[in-house]
This record gives sequence, structure tokens and C-alpha cells, in this order.
Amino acid sequence: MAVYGILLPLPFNDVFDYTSDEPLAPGQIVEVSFGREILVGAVWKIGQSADIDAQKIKPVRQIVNLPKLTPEMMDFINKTAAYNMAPRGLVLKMALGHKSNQLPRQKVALYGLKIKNENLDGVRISETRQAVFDFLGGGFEAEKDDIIAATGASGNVINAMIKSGFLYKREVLINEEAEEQKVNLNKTALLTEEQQQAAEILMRKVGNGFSATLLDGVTGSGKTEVYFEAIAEALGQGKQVLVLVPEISLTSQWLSRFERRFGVTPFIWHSEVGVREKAKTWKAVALNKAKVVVGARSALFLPFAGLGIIVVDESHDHSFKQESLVTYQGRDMAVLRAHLEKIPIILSTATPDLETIVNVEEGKYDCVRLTKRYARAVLPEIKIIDLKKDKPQKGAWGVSFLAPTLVGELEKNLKRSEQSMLFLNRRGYAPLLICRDCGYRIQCPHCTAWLAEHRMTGELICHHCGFKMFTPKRCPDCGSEDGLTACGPGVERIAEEVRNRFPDARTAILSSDITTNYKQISEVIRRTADKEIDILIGTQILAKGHNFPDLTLVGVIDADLGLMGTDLRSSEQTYQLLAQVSGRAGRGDKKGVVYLQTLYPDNPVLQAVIEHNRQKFIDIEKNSRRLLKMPPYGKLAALIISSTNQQAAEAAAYYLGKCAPHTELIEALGPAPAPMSLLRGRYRYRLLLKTARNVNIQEVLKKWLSMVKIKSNVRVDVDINPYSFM
DNA sequence: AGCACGCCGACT
DNA sequence: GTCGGCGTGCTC
Repeated sequence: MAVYGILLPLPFNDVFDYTSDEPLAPGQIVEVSFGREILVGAVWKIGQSADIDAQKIKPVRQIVNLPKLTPEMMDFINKTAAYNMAPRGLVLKMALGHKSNQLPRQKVALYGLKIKNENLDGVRISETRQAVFDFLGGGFEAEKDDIIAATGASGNVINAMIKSGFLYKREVLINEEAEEQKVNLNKTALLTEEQQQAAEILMRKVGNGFSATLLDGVTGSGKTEVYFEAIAEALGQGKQVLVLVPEISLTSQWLSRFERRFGVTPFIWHSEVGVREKAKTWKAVALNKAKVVVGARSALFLPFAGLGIIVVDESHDHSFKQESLVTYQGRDMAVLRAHLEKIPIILSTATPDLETIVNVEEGKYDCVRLTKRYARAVLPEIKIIDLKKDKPQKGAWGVSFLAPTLVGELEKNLKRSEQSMLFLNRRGYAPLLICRDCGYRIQCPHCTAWLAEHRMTGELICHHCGFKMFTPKRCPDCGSEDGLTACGPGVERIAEEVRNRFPDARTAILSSDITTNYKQISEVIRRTADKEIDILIGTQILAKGHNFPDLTLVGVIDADLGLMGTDLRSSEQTYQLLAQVSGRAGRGDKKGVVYLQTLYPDNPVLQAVIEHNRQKFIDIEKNSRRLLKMPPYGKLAALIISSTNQQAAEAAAYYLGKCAPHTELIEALGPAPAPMSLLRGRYRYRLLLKTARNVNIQEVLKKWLSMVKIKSNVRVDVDINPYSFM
């Protein structure tokens, strides 16, 4: 009876040994008992690994009826874990994709209507219940979570509706098979000469091994249509296609473009997709029945059987950086996967990050450029509003955040019945409540952060840990009754001002806490695209690739937000955000105008934005990074030491600091209390390891960490190439 | 991760 | 006397 090393979806780097009568192949998915649990894992090694008693080795319970992981996939899991210093088991967990692949519970509860809505005359039905009726109308069945997400009903409402006989519950096995996707490859889009040339270069990469190409095109230049041709080429060769998008909110418009071109809906993979759908997709991907998958960064860990190309859309976007469970940069891991699969990868963006630009300059990546906006569209004019000279004027509703110039432009735009967009990267009504009588500021009990006021819900919310409380009437400190005052603007407050100034304008807010799910976000985007909205007010969701042809005015409420950030990439991110937001304006026939409200009109980053001068920005940024030996001119890793016990965290951090390696090529900084020194009830310290480019930073970290015995109530998280310095 | 075991202080 | 806090160690 042979012994096999099984990798389990748990935070272990090493395999566990199990026996099996049947010969097993590497990558095979099996079910084993582990402690008192039953888990699904993957065969990783043939032969015994641990030096333990043969008695202790349990048998594999059964082989799971799922396709086995390919050698490339296994290699990808190993290398992703090693690069990010994460346990291989956790990477496997991501690769198994969803709960029912990790646990042998293969059943899911579905809910449907028992009684038809029309048979309910005379019965009083609450609004939420009605929403459930509407959602499940027409014999549709759904999982509880999906009903909750779509209707806003709570689990209790659903349970009560079962009790009163409106709904039925049905358990089904998760074993649906997807049909093979049939793709229509007939060319439909007419490309400009520039686009056609770019498309041909990309198409030639398909089927010719690994290559990484930056598709560098100004906003509105039609990058999507260009990489669609490369996708068509891969599909024509019978290969699978993976498109990574930064946020699910982007996908609705993207999807309709895709459907128009290829006559088929791609498989969709993101956190809001239900388990049943995920199970179907996972299997279809592994069996090469799914030809096109579009998804968030987690889609990168799907078990493709014959992947032919990867596209990373809006590749500069920081949401590709995953910061929980396993910390990884999705864009970089996508390049790794393409490398292992020996296929091309396309990074598409109007505002490439410095790392990518340097890779192009050094010849590691190829580059294809699109310099012209599509059709008659031209780049918008960007103007600066100096808030010191052009001061917002108080109105009947109170404080104003819109400069008179911007108000005037909004008014003119409304008269022309063209659309406008106001951008402020801050959720809620106000970022902070302050008591005018005693100066008290309301802080989160679990984090070093102020609580933001959300007036729509009447709550104070911590934007870091989600802590919520009802907005108090009196100051919690001095008890003053009318002392609490909103301080500074959030999108809700801007919306309030807009509604007061332009009562007849149709407005909408796009912000992750108001439009909480994919459906709601898509709906606002659709209404905007269909010209049902005059003024759209929103957070950074607005910046992401949306295409509103009649949008001609963009106002950035606070262009300085982020410029003062302490973090390495904050000015880059500000540049990207401003350039992307500006890129929303004037994508159709009419020219767009962008106004940036600022207190620092001479700031070089803003100057680069208004001049559409990316090179200028890149040069400034390169210089400062080179001087500081920061990425891409050096390597960086962060250690976050955290514990619920402050002394324990501090002691461990200082001990690590003492043992830190220092050579000519290696430098350790810290420890210092993290900028958010208390987060989710944990006290946090940070250390930063900076090395030269040619140093294997993972090796250095491994050696360093192995020297230090960390107490079990202290956690050390490693973040390779950190983005957030909080 | 999830769970049991075990050791300490604080209650009915 | 028992309940429950979490620190420690184990899972093939």
C-alpha cells in the first residue's frame, strides 16, 4: 500500500501522509480525514514525507470526482506560495475555489415560491417580502445568500416565509455540468489603422510561448477592442481565455461589449458569485468547456486545462493587490502563471505603474501603444481650481465644497443637457464628527481611526473594521446637545449640496456602501449610460473604465487627497486616479472638461495631470524612487507584527528589529507602530526590509524569521512588495 | 484553521 | 465546588 503526500487547504506548507490502495496521480483531488474533520486536498507527492509511525498514517477516504490539477497548476501553487511567503495549503485553498470543493458537503439549499403572487389577494405583504416574491417570480430558484443580496431581506424574513408556507426549501447536490461554450469568431468591430496594427502584434503572440505585453493606450483609445482580437485568436486556436478585471463593478459594461463581439457570455468569477455557480464554473474550466472566464484576481487560481492567453484589464489598479489570507499582487502572479503556462499575457492600461514601465524599458515586457482616442473623441481639457482664490460659497444648507467656477460649469452643463460627474474618494457624509463645544472627536474603539458619519443610514461607521453605531444625539464626552458637527465632505454630503443647488437635476451616488452589490452598481451605471442621470457623484468606482459617451464635465472635489500620503505609491495612485477620472470625460463626440479643486495648484503631480504629460510624472517618480532605492529599483517587504496584547506585539517587534539583517545590500527599518496602530482590536507594529534588486528577499526573510521564536499570541504577516503602508 | 487539553481566577 | 478565560500543542 503506497503512501502519498496530500496538500490540505489549511495554513500548512507541508503535506500530510496518507495511504491508498489505488494508485494516485499528482494533482488528483482526494477526500481525507484530518483530526476530527473531513477535508478535500490534492495529491502533491508520491511517497512518505514525515518521519512518523506507520500506524498514524490514515487511508485516503476516496478519490473526489473532479479533474486533477495540471502540473503547471501545481507548479503555480508552489511558486505563488514561495514568492509570497504564504503556506502552500492556503494557496491550494484559493485554487480549490469555493467551499464545496474544500469540504465534502456537496449540497446546497435552494429556495423557491410555493404560492404564486397573484393568489395572494387580500393578504398583506411587507415590502421586503414582496421583493422576495418578485425576485423568485417565474419559477426561479436561488440560494439564500443570493436572495438576501438581491432583495435586502434578512435570513429571518426567508425563514418566516417558509414557515408561513410562501416558500419551499430544496437541497440539491452540487454537480451541475456546464455546456461547452460556443464562441462566434466573426469579426464585427471596425478598427482604426492604429488599433489594427496593435491588434496584429498581439495576435502574433498567441500560440508562441510566453510573452508579456503592455497595451498602453490613452483613456478612450479602444484598448478593449484591440485585445479582443488577441482573444479571438486564442479562441480560434481552441484555447481558453482569462480576463482579469479590477472590480466586479466594471464587468457589466464590459460584458455587453464582449457579448456583442463574441456572441457568448463569459463565465464570471468573483466573490459575489454563489457556490453553485462557482462549482459549475470551476469544473467547466478544468474540463476545458469554459472557453472564456472574466473575473476578479481570484479567477487567476482557476484550474485551466488549456489556457491560451491572460489579459489584465486596467492593470495599474491597486485592487489587484490582495491583502488578506494570502497577500499577493494579482498582476504579478498573472505574469507568473502566463510564464508557467508558456502563454502570452497582456497588461492593458492608460496609466501603467512604474514597475511595468521599467520592465518595458528593460526589455522584459513588450509594449504596444495607442495614442489616439477612438473616432472623433479628443482628450479632455483639464483645468485647476485654486480653492484659495475660488472659495466655495455657503448656501442655505450650510457649508459648501463646490467652488463657484465648478457650480457655474455644472449649471451650464445641465442647460446643455449633458452629463456631469463629481468625484470624491471618500464614502459617507463626513469623514469625522467633532464636538464644537469640547473638541471631542468620535473614534473607532477597535482602530486608530475616526468614525465616518453616514447620514443615509444614521450611523457612524469605521471604514477599516466595519464597526457601526447609531449616530449619537449628544456628544459622548461633554453631553452637549448640538455640539456634534460633521467635519469635511464625503460623497453623501456632496450629493446633498448638489441637490440643494440643482433641485431639478437627476442625481445618483455611486459608492461601495450605498450601492452595495453588483446588481445595484450595474443599475446605476446603466442608468447613467442611458442618460437617466444628469449628475453622478461617486468614489473611486467612478474611475474604473466606464464608458459614458455623453459625459462632458468631471469635477474632482479634492485633488489633494492622497498627495500627502506617506506611502510609497500614494502619488502614483493619485496620478492614476486623476488621470483615469479625467479619462471619463468627453469619450463621445463632444469635448470634455475636467476641473480639479486643489489648495496646491503648483503641485507637480497635478501639473503633470493637467498637461496630460505622463512622462513628466514618470520622471519625477522615477527619480524619487531611485534615490530611495524603492521598487522597482530595489525590493521591499513589510513585516506586520500584531497581537491583541500590546506588550507582546511590541516585544516581538523589537526583538525582530534587533535580529534584523544588515549588509551593504540589505537594510531593515523599524520597528515602528503601524500608522493604524490598532486595527480590528489588534496592536500592530511594522518592520520594513529593503534590499537591492538582485537579492533574493524571500531567502533573507526566511533566515531572519527562523532566528526568532515568536510567541503564539503574536502573528507575523509578510507582505512582499507592500502597497499599503497602514 | 479548528479543536482539545489544561491551568488559572471568579462566581452560584 | 464548577464555569470559562485563553495559552499551547496537534492534526498524517
